[in-house]
Amino acid sequence: MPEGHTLRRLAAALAAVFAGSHVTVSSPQGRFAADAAVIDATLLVGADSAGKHLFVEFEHERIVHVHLGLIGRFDIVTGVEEVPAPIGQVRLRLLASSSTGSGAGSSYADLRGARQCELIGTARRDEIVGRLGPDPLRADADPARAWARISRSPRPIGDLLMDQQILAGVGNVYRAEVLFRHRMHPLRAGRTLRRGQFEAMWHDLVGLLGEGVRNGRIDTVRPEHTPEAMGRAPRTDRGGGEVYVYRRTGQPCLVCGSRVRTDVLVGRNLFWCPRCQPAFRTRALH
DNA sequence: CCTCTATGGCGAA
DNA sequence: TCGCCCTAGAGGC
Repeated sequence: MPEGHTLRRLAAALAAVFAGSHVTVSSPQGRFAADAAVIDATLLVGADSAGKHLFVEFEHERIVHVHLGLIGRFDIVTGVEEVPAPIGQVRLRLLASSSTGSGAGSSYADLRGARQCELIGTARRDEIVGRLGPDPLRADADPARAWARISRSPRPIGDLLMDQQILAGVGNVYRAEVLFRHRMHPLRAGRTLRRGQFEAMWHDLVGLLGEGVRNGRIDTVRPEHTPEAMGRAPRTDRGGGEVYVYRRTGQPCLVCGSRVRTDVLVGRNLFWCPRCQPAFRTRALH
């Protein structure tokens, strides 16, 4: 679930549902109980995201900083007559009850499995955001900052793309997919890229992440490679969109038919097509 | 029941 | 580089 698009979508949804309301804040699981008590029944002002960080802002500049980590979820349920008791390990619950009896119902959001959930102020928020590289989803992002780092680095581009201090919001799926779409081998050193290649990838990420925000899932295949266009079965992974190489080890590449390869880079699974993303530049064939 | 995996990231060594 | 944190779902026995 959680790459940058998930957090941006979540921020928008939380703001739409809760902003302007005095929200009941609780921690059924208990781990956030003391902080929850501080902001309970106060005004929720808004929500924003930066990279994979989520900031839910309450009045008096009190901010709940959430990082979902690998397995966290923040599920929003709107318009229910009865608010159910929490199921499982709910660390944070936001609840807005309708005051009128016009049938609008109540809405709540449950946070589970997050790596981080803490109450902070604006200074700390600025510090967290300040450490992040440009986020393709933010209009104020400056890709030149990322290029300055990448163009000087001997590290593999597949590593650099996942480094949140260099480029914020890209995770393992977008990394694999954007490299495929640009026919770039994941182990190629950052400093060997041409500026135009980076700019094309950045532009592509802006579009792909934006589509992820709209769709709530990661889709990266071009129209000619969709299941409908190719007459193949759609991907069945839970919540997964249509992708070229991510988690398709051993399966035929949608473009050339080669078997998709996998390896581990900096502790994360890497996926690529050996023919579409050659390790070394090959001369054009005559 | 158990084990494994996961779209993250941290700190210790 | 490794272990560890967080949780849930899938699959094996």
